[in-house]
Amino acid sequence: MSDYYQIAVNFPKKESILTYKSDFTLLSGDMVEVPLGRRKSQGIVLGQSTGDQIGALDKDKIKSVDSRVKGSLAVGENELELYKWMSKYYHYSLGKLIFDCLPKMMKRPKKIEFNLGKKKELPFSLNDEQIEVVTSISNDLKNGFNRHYIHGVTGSGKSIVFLQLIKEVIDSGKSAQFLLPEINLTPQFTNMFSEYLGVKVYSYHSAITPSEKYTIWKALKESDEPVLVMGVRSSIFLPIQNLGLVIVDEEHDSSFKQNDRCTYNARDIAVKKAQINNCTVLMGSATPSVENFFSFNDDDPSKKYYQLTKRAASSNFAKIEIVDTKIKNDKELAEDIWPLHPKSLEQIQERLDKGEQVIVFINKLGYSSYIQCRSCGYQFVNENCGCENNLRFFKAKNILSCSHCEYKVKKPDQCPHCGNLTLINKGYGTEKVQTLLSSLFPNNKIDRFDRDEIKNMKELTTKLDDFNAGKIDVLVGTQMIAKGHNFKNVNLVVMLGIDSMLNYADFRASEKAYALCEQVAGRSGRYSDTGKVIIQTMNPDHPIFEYVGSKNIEEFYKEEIKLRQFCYCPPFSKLAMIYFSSRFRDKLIGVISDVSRKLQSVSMEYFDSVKVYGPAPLMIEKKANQFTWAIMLKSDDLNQLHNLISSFEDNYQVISGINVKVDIDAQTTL
DNA sequence: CCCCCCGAGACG
DNA sequence: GTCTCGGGGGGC
Repeated sequence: MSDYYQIAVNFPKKESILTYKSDFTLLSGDMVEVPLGRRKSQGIVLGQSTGDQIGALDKDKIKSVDSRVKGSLAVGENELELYKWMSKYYHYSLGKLIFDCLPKMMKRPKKIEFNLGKKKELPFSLNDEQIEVVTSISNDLKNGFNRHYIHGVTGSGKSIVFLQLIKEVIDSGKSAQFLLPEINLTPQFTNMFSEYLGVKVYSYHSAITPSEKYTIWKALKESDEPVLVMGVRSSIFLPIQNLGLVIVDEEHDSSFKQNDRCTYNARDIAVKKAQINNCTVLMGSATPSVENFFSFNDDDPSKKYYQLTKRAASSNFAKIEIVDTKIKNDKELAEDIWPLHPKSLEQIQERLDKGEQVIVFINKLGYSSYIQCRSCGYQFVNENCGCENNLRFFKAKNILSCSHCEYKVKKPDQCPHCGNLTLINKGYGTEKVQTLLSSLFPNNKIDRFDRDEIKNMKELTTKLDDFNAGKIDVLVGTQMIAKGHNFKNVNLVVMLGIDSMLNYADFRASEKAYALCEQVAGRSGRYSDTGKVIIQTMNPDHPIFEYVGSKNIEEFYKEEIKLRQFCYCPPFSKLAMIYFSSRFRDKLIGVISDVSRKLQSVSMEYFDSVKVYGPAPLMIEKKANQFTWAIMLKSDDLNQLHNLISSFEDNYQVISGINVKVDIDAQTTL
């Protein structure tokens, strides 16, 4: 007598749940090998089939499960519930989702070194603000699912609050999960946390091998001793037993969002995971996302919002100076120090004279944004993938490379169009500013901190150690330098290039620019009262500059929320995108226009809260020789939004050569 | 007349 | 995703 089972099979179609029979008993969560067409595939057992599910099928067609996968990790009940919720919410195949998230099975997995904590006593005491927050959250740790948010200015000691709470959770015999946006934050946190916790601290990020991932997965699965798991977005799927607390640090950061495959946001999954595991979730940021600021400042008593307004190690915040870089007369023209403004240069000099260190922030890599022939005006663009973007110039490597894809070429000595030898640099990046500063301050060590210069964890720690040890005087860097780091001797930060973010046509542009300014500013004057931040801009009157620098924090959010309400943007609506990609532009436009019209009429008739926008091409319409257009959907009724998308998926006839992708809570919009 | 390539559709 | 089937077009 064989039983029938519902199995989520690893294939991409949305309906990936198929019925199989089995002569041996299976439990939900088991990983099995099953026949699929004429080949084999793997699946996860969801449970026994109901009579209806079997009845709907021709019994002779139901195939038998081959075997249980040897050495496989069964998927636990809580994990399965999370995957099922994600599959529905993100409109993504359950089978493929699970196999995307699970580590690859290893026959002979490599052993890893566990970072066993030292359990030292905390050497610091908390201030009144911190104590209040810790007390309030710790009172809630035994109350099942609840949500907390710490909005703490940079340097206010959020990490110490996190550490204190993790310690309490671990002392109570449960485990904690700590999510953070990027790999470059991991070493300082792992070091700090493992000093003071007497348990295993696991670190899970993109630099660890599949074998190590498998080992961590297995270790967590097989043990219920308390641990701390720190990691990037994908670590949210680790099967932590006895979960007592989930922390999301830098909650606003967009790298929690996955943009390929299932478009989940680990920050939101963290909340769902805490709910399923009936535990506390704590989010923190110096610059909350507008969505969460809004969500946590309502009257729901199961959500609590705290502010940390005092800096732990200094009494003042860095002063912000907005430097207007528009040139009003020839006297102000200072081409030889471009893109630095004389005011910035003067203050860099002053700080270096005092023996202090300086950070210069620029959100662009390389030596110039593009190069152009002085004679015929020829510009080097990426013709390879068709995106037609200007190629950035990297002087030391003498290459031109595309910032949207892998494409790069050697820089020719003459214009390929007219043969002229004079190619001029336009725009700037970190390499240019480093070169400039090196020539202006020949007696100081000027170094660079960006993706171009730092390719692995070792280079990262070496450079940070060198900077902290005073071997570097000025560090020129990108976003990489703006997050989390705690520099003792930096009291001046100069910020260039914010203008390109302010002019960006996206409803989140202000929020992003504001957050970046705050993060960058937070590197200055952490241990001093003379901290200063210079922001060079051509738009000194832009409203965000009224709020940067820790005054009027709430005012920024209140203003921004008004605008969001006015334009029917999140948090006042839920937003989804449907992308269509193809090599054939005309065919693509035809298809997406039809779909858009249909969605328009279906929403009018059945889901009238959903607004349909587009179709329109993406900002970069062509990439890797594929054109992409999109339809945007907005609604204040989540169910209607989901139902409209489902009705589209049910009725859309697959057209070959056209790729369709749904993105719920998309970061980029039309 | 045959073969190859591409698009469509199934997969329990 | 992967595999198969079948129709249309091109080559012999």
